[in-house]
Amino acid sequence: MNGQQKRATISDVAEHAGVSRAAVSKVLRGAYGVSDVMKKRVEESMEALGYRPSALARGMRGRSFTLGVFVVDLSNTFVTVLIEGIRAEAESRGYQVFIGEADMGLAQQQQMIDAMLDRKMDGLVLIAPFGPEEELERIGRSAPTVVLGRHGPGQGYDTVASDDIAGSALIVDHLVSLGHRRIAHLKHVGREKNESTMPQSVRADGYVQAMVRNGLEKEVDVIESRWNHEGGAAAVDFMLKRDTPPTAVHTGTDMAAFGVLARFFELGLPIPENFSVVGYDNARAASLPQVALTTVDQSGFEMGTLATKFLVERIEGRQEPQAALVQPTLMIRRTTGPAPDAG
Amino acid sequence: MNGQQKRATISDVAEHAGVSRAAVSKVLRGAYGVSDVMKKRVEESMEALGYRPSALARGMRGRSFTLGVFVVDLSNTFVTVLIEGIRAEAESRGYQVFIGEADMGLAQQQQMIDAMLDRKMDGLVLIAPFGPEEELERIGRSAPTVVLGRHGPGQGYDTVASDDIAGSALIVDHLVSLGHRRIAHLKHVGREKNESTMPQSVRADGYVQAMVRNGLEKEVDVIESRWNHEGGAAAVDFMLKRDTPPTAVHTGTDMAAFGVLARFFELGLPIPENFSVVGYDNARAASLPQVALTTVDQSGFEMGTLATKFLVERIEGRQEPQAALVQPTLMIRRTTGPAPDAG
DNA sequence: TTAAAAACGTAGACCGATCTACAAGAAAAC
DNA sequence: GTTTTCTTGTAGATCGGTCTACGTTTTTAA
Repeated sequence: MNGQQKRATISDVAEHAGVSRAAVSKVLRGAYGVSDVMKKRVEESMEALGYRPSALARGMRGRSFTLGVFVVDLSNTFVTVLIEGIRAEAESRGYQVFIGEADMGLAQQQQMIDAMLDRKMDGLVLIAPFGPEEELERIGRSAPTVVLGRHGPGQGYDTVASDDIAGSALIVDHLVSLGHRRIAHLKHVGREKNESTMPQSVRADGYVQAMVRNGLEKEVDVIESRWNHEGGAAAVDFMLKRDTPPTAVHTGTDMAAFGVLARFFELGLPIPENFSVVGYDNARAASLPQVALTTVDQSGFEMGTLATKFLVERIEGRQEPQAALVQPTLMIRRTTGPAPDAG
Repeated sequence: MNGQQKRATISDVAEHAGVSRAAVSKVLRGAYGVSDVMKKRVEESMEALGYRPSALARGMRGRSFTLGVFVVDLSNTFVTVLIEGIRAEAESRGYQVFIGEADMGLAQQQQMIDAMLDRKMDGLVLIAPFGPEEELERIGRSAPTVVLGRHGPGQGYDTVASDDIAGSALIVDHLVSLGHRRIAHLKHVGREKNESTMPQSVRADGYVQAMVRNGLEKEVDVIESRWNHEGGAAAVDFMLKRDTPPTAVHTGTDMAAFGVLARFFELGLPIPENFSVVGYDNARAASLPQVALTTVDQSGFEMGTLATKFLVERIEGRQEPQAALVQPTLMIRRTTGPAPDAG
């Protein structure tokens, strides 16, 4: 009725090869109890009919060999690097990866994850999901789950995160070594409550710790913002309105850093002569020479592969939660320089 | 065995409500033949058990209410705009969207699309797929299909594309109006054969047409390249090696334009004073003020919604192929300026 | 040579829904 | 008061696989 031709099924193959459906299934799964002769015959029939097993039907009893990747914002190029890593590892293990996006808060996230579970995906990778830990635990109870970008350990799910404490320390130490003292930090505040395991919380904590360690507890300056272009731009106006504005900012994410840089550009204030800016994520655009953003690289590819390894282990039965912390590195480019008021 | 709790099934609901499975199914589908009393009772049971129907099982007979979006490169921020549009339209019609990526050529694309068909997705959106038209026809025979970014019309599938002829004309006319005559064009050449319906072919054709229309047929200069950062950078070296290098380039895509800009930056040659650069796609980074790339906007969101409309029509039975052409607009920013050798 | 073990193949239940047929009771038409 | 038509609900086949149980045959061990 739809102009589409119907696919060959396992029964068609069985009939064509003159064997039982169970036999074909065995060949398909590489199960025990198949002679070479029969195997060959069945495979020839599958070839002849252009047979492909229905993942749907397989999933009804066994595994679906599908992993779901949940993402909040695909336009953040850092997540596409994570996905590269996830895909590389998953495909080498025979899993298909499907990506689902939901950017409108907890309810939509819930719906997307339900949709993945409804399709019996074998495991889930959640990239920087919303919600409290109880929510993640609940998801972990429904399917093997790995959370990327939130600090662990979690109950009933694994976590892979960048060591955000160390990342913030790298940033602050770098700025201090350039003579900066009034170093601000942009902390993301979204619609949902900030959990202590979320990167924005940990990066802010790491920032405070590093400031204190450098004897700058009086200069601690956490500005509530949003981690996107507009948030970064708005923060600039907010900071420059001050009597003694900061001389540098740890923006928490590249997206906000781009907004900061854009606003300074519009204002005609060259960077880093007037101000130093550090991002976080090492997104694609950060390495454009016109941008040359100093930022923290999280080795996203490795985080992706590691998360997938954990996930497959979990699918295969591991229960104890794993919590990996990947060490970040500082990419010093050209948005940081000596403090303008050094002295 | 896996620490996961099992979900309630339709049988559980039926038992809990004291009715037959068929009755629950009817309520689920809103089918005819259900009394208000029973409907209420069943819905209460579903609520009480936290029941969610298995999309897998539903898909075995009826629709799966899932659309598959095939993408070659997620890190291209233009495709994420397309996806926004697709999702918005799909979700308003009750379809779930899953994204599959495959970046290693036709074979991997084939595998990804098969994986989608194996999961009985109701329809497919292919964003700038590889392969000859026969390949797309084959896919269209397996499931309702809409191709985004390739020019139509196609046999057995719909197409939605930007009017690349018009886009190239906008670019060339703009450059000519600035006094440029030696305008080069980067044409993408990949591993696979370039089909005439692919954007790289149409943009190149449009470029040639526009050059001829402007009386510049002798200046036509198509440089074979790759539409990514490295390709753009390499093209700069290639062009500057010439005795009389071009004064402007229509790079065909923003990704390549970024590479061109980066290379000029490295060489210390300011743009647009020395050279004019035009991209295509209006990717995110193009609007960063430090970049300010003059480019062509394809209204990706609208293309996405339109593609989804077509797809749903097709799922619901339409046979005649549709081919939509969306009009692009030129975004003039600061990488284009008067020709340096004007006169 | 015979018993035990391994190899091979099949039948049929099962996964969780949809969908067609049909039965029983209620309402409407004659 | 009977026949016809709706309405409401159920039984059971079906989708395309997996998986357990079991019957044959062949191989190995005793």
